[in-house]
Amino acid sequence: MLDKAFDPRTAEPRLYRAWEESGAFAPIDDPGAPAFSMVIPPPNITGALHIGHALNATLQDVLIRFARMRGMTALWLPGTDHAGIATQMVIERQLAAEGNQGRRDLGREAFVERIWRWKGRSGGEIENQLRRLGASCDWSRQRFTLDEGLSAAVRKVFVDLHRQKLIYRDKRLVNWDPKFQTAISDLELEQREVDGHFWHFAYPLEDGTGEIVVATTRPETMLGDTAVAVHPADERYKALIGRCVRLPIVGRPIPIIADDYADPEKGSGAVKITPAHDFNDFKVGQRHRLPMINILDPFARMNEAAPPEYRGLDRFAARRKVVADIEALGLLRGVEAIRHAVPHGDRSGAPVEPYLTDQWWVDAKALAGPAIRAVEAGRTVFEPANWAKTYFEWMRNIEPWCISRQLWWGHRIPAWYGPGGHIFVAETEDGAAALAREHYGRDEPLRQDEDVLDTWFSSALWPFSTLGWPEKTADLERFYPTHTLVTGFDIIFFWVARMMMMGLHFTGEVPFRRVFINALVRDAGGAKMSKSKGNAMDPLDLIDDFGADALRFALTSMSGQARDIKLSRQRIEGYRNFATKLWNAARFCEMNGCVAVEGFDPAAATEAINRWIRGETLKAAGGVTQALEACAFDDAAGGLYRFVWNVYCDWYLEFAKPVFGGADETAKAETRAMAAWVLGVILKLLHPVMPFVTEALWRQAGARDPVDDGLLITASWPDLPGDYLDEAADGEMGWLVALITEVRQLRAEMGVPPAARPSLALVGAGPLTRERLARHGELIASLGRLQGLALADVAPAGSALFVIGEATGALGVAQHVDLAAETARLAKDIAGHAADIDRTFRKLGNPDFLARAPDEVVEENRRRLAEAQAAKAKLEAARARLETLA
RNA sequence: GGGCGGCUAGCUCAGCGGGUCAGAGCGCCUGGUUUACACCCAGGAGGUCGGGGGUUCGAACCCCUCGCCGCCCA
Repeated sequence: MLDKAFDPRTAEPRLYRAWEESGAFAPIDDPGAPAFSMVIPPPNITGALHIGHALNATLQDVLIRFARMRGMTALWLPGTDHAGIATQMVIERQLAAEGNQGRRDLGREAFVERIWRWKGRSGGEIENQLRRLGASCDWSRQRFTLDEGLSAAVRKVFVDLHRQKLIYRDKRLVNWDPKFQTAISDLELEQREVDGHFWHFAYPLEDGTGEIVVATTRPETMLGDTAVAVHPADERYKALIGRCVRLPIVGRPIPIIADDYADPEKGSGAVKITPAHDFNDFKVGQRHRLPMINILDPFARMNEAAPPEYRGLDRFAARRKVVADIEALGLLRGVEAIRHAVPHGDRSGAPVEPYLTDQWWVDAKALAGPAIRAVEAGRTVFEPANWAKTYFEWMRNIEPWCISRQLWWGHRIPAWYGPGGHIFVAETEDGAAALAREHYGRDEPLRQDEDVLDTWFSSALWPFSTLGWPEKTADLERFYPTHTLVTGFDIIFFWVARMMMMGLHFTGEVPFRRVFINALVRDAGGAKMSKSKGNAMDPLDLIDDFGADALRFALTSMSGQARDIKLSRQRIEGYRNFATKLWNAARFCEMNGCVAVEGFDPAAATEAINRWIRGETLKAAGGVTQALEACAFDDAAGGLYRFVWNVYCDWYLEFAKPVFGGADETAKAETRAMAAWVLGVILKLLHPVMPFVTEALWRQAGARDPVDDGLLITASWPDLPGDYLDEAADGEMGWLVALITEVRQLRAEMGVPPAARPSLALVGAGPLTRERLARHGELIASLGRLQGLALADVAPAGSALFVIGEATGALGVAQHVDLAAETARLAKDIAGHAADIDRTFRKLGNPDFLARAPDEVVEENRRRLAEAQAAKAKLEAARARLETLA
């Protein structure tokens, strides 16, 4: 006997262990089975499972379980990335907390070794948390971006791209994070609105004949100014072009140049140019061959290029001093308070500086072409399709990708420097030495590049490096390209785009055929969840409180086309209730001896309720299958919810009760078998979304299909024959439901006490209705709480009347009838029909409608009119009778 | 400034190849010890589908415009 309710806390770990031990997570060996593969978007090893991961992993798990049950050789490959900056941060924070020195004092080797130690102990905790969620990844194939195999792939890709001139070293401006002293990519910036100022400085003309005013939000950069630009067409300054101003504080003469970049509408129309510290100015500087004076050190302090009294000052201290000095010189022409966007490092939170350094770059533009065409041609499709626009937008305007990072944790760049600054790029040190020997004609000492690669560089290889590339492994052969990638929209640039570029370049194939972009989970008020706001929901807490199935169902049912999911505990609670409902349905089946019968053929059922539920089950299974194929997760979940609760529980099991309590043993046996069969199908259909409770019931309840005698996780997906549909049974059950609903509504409206058992008479029933009434008398009586069903020529006195098909129902409620209330009720019903008739009549009276609307629409309206008129006539007759009684 | 979304019952949302499409869940109200379930059952109230205009025989659904609200990229 099943317990009163499902207990997720005790059951989930047990069930997960059973799956894992059964080997079900690994793809099956059947060479004939079609492959379905996904790689997990690797969470970073410092991370803890947040609700976004929970959503992402749930959807992937739904897909992989679905594929597995359909007999595919299904692989969901898990793993983590090494998260260069984030991980170094963790360890550096530890060092600081222990009162130890920084990483530079510790030394590279010791520092990296310490990270590995940390990773061994507490890295990758997120993988265990995924298990709590029920994620059925193949843990035997788990990968980490710094694994030897993946690192070899990284080196090969770097060397190949370098040989193809798609990776190069260049001195350019980068986004410099002064806190971590490393370059970061554009994508790792976060624009933050901050309060700042526009300072207006006067730069005196060198010859003392006047001044030119420029404005800046970063006064300290003026120490590196090498020009002032004005628009060539700006009449105010035309005469000054080619002359010089003397840069205040510094004393350096700098030219006034003409460049379109200066906007005459903005401020004074003149703009200071600091090529080494501003991206726009850099371009101006290149056009005019201006000197590039770097005034900052890696910590964003003033360096020796600044005047002596500034050297060593932090950039913000320097900013204050510049303003003070300018003011003291009498050159401050104004200060405006403004609010403006300032780029910050997304990890460090520090304002980022444009900074001139030597870095390694990927020619992303060259790689983007094939990646764009692949999506244009539909070789990879986005779902929802609109996200392709975001992808195209970025890809078509892509900038060179800075891939070197001044960090220690990551893939060290496979480039070695020899005497004279020659660079040798090779997969190994020996390889580099060989190249050097060839170059110099003898062995020379080489020094490897100190930097590591951007974490996303290795992540970009993830779909194929995890499968063994560049080796031609069996996994690569079988599972690449992967089928679907599920990820968040914020990752399209970081990852999807780069995987597309690398995948196509190195394998000639797209890395995945479909990209499903999952929504962003927000709190119930619509705000983005974050730890700092304190509105984050911890998925593990939610699992503790409601069970993993409830959380999964909530996330699945909210995953439609929308970009946001507003998650509330209440919603999850609702799906916990759904799981309980399912549990109780199974319990009911168990109590009534519903056990799957070997060899039971639903097609052979004779009872109307059984022929009907068989068809409903077919429809539900078809709907869920279609929805899951199309990533219409919300449709799948919604369809299952309605089928289980509103069809199977609310009607079918209610219909079954009188059968189980009756004397017809044949009907009883058939209904028992059918109830068990449907439950079995339900468990299968529901399993991808609610794996735990369904697996538990599969084991314990009697619904387990004798053919699928193992675990539910590897049971076969229902593929039901179309002839399970039985239109006669559908019509009959539809009629029955309508009749019972009418009776219930009338009872409620008339205030018939629950215990009272009125009689029901049908007036004007045709042969089919008579037949149905005879067949389902007991059912109607039981579900309508009636006593005595009859056919009549006229409605008995004291009845409340309603229309059911061609017949009129007369509910014997004499003692409860309030004549006035009943008259009012009928009047309301009649008015409803009258309005409908009026609308339809007018429509049919419109010659344009008749001429232009399709025939079936016209026919539909005619039918509707006739039905409404008939119903109205019956109700009017009822009202007339009522009036004679009064 | 460019782009993408959204605005449908008190709340969260579905419906958008135009013709029973005005729906669901939650909340609310009224009943309820019906032999699975009160994490339940039965019934009910509640919306001129953001405003305006247009196309059409017919528009929540297509077009234009305005208004808010998000997000992304400059």
